[in-house]
Amino acid sequence: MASPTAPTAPTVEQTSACCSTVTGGVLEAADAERLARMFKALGDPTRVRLLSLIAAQPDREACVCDLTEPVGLSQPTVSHHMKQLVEAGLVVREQRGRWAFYRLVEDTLAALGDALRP
Amino acid sequence: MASPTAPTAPTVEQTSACCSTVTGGVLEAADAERLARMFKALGDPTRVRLLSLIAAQPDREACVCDLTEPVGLSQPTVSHHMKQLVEAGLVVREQRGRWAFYRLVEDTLAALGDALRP
DNA sequence: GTCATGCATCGAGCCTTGTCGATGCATCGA
DNA sequence: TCGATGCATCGACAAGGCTCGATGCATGAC
Repeated sequence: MASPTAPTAPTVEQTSACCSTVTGGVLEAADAERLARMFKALGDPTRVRLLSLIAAQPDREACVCDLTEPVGLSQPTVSHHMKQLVEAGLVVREQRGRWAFYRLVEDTLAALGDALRP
Repeated sequence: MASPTAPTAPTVEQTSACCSTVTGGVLEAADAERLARMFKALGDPTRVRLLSLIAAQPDREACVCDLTEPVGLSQPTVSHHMKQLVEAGLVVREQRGRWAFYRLVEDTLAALGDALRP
């Protein structure tokens, strides 16, 4: 059946995404690296737009074919950016038939936002 | 004259750091670029640590000489990273005598964090 | 079985970035 | 005035990132 669900567990350990903040004291090198890896994924305007495009879809998910035209880049380039976002743990990928659907990992995004708050 | 003030206006327009969020709808290209520029500054583990080191100082400000040894990099490299953070609007620089003091722009950091919340 | 479709990967080209030592420029103390 | 100090800038190098066209690999339609 074309069951459109299957939530697919997040692929990244979000062990302690809760407890280390940028402004709350000296960060261990490992924590700084973990945070920087996620921020770096957000450090490209195309990827920021891709996230906002996914969030704006009716079902809050999108396939690559939905994304190439809005950002005005080739399909391989969009695939490349989506891979970066998945590896950063900000997005999850789910294959359904011929299509690959991407969804935001809202908890990770929110935790990342919290890391910037006092 | 050794006037110890001259607060040095922030170099980045923070026009609407309040109203555009990543998950709240499709971002304009300009908004995506503005956000990405700040996130990119956070996309290096050294810079994340520098921010946390400044936040952990007694007066919440630090000179370069306070930062080189903790991060284990040369003084020119630390100066380079601090310049990136200033240009991103996440930090302000103030010259006092021979020393250059850096302070976090907590409002901008908080607004950036809010941009990741639903 | 055959063909079309959606996507990932590959290889290449070009530009950006992180790092360093050397140097220059103020400021302060003697 | 002279030397020392704190910092920024310069030039150079290696490494990494963004982009593309070409290609490969599944899946689904006929």
